[in-house]
Amino acid sequence: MSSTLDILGLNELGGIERPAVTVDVVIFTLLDNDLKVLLVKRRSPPFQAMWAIPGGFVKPDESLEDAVRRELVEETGVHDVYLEQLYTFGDARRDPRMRVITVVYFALVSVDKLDVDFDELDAVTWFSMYTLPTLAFDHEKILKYALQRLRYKLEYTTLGFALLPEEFTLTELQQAYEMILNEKLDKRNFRRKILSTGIVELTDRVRMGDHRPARLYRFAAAELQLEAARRKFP
Amino acid sequence: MSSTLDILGLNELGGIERPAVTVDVVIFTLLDNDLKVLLVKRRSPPFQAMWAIPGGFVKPDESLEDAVRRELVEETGVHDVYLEQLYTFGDARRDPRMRVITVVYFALVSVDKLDVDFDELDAVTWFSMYTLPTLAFDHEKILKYALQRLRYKLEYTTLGFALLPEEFTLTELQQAYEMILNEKLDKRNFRRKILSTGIVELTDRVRMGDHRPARLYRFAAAELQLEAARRKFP
DNA sequence: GCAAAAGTGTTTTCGCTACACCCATGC
DNA sequence: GCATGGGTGTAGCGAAAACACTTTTGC
Repeated sequence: MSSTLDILGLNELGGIERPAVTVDVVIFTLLDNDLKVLLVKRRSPPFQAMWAIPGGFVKPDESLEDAVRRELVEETGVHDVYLEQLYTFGDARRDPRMRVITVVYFALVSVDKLDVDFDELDAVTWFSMYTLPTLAFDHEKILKYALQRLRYKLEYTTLGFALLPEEFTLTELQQAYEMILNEKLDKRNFRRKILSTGIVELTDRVRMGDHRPARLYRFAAAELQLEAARRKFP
Repeated sequence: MSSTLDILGLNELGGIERPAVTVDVVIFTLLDNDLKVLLVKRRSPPFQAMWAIPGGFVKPDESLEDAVRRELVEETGVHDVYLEQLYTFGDARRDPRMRVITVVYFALVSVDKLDVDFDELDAVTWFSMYTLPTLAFDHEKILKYALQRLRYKLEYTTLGFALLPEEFTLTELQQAYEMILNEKLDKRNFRRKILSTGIVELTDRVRMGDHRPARLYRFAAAELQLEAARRKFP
């Protein structure tokens, strides 16, 4: 078997001792005034009955991102999401059974696109990022890293809009930022900054509540802006 | 064979159709007043005799980063480098022979740590990032992405110091930034900004040249600062 | 009419940018 | 003494932060 690989010049690719490769996906949404992440309960060992990030193996003919989108549809029924590669975790002993390298993505979905309503009996649930259960494998480390990346990119891109419904009030937008950054923001400064960028546009609709109605805005840019921050150095 | 995997509960890991996994590393250095990247000439098909980013397979018991450090020592003899995971490329047809997923890192080495001196006959050479040869596989895409990330992180971290020798003049530091960003910077503003951060400290040595001697500085922080940029949004 | 959330401006501070000349040395 | 790179300060502008009151609705 090894000699066949040698003849084909394939041994440089790792020969016969290949690690398994999976894709996992950290799915964020905003729900009940909180930043939530979707977790699934493991049905088999190791870490049986513990919560984990959804994931699965990559099929021979699909790209990594195709594999993640397939997983997303299976878990949430959602097609249209923001997706970004997060990191590849490959420590030799992260799975006790065997060598597994996992390419982790994170996804941002808005709650109005979720048609599925999980109940408590399901093995799939939204957890608050701020009150996580004990997690299988190295998934706690992965979630911490995902939150860090989300906060980080929120600061210099318009990626936060991917978590919001099509129409939203400025207060809802501010609350979204506050939930993710886990800090309070100044209302006037927030509104001035958002409006001065022209990133949102006013609709002619309002949201009625118990008090004064709030004007609804929509995201104005055709594409999410993922440009670089102004530089600090030098 | 498949049934054995089923019994062990391993089919969720991808069963028997595993892709090959390699690590590649984009090695940057500053040399001859230019930003250089280390490339190796391929000895076998496909893309025989074309230049490529160095890389190799991951051994069963080593982490991804360990594999990269091993490659780095093999190619450059350098142990002490800044290393960062760049991206994982996994399109189904990026290698014409078979499915190969590659985890790409980038490394920053300072020229004073390189003891190897390649000559033109060698199959390993430093190329200017601004005059690259035709590259094997999707390696041109990988290098472009690596340069983007390097520039990007240069702007809000102190990672640039990893490319410099222990002692350097402020002009050398500025030239390093200019080489990487490929733009001219204002001397007074550059020096004020660098000095105001306290990130460098004056030594009592000078570099003698043809003209007025230049004071030598050293990097003051114990660790590279890789913190976030001040936020643009919101 | 009152409770509650929506909406709105000004002032101060700080960092960024643009810009030109003297200094120390080798030859 | 002159050519060359080393080294320094200031003024103007724009973004960020701090901060409190009026408006509109439901009840």
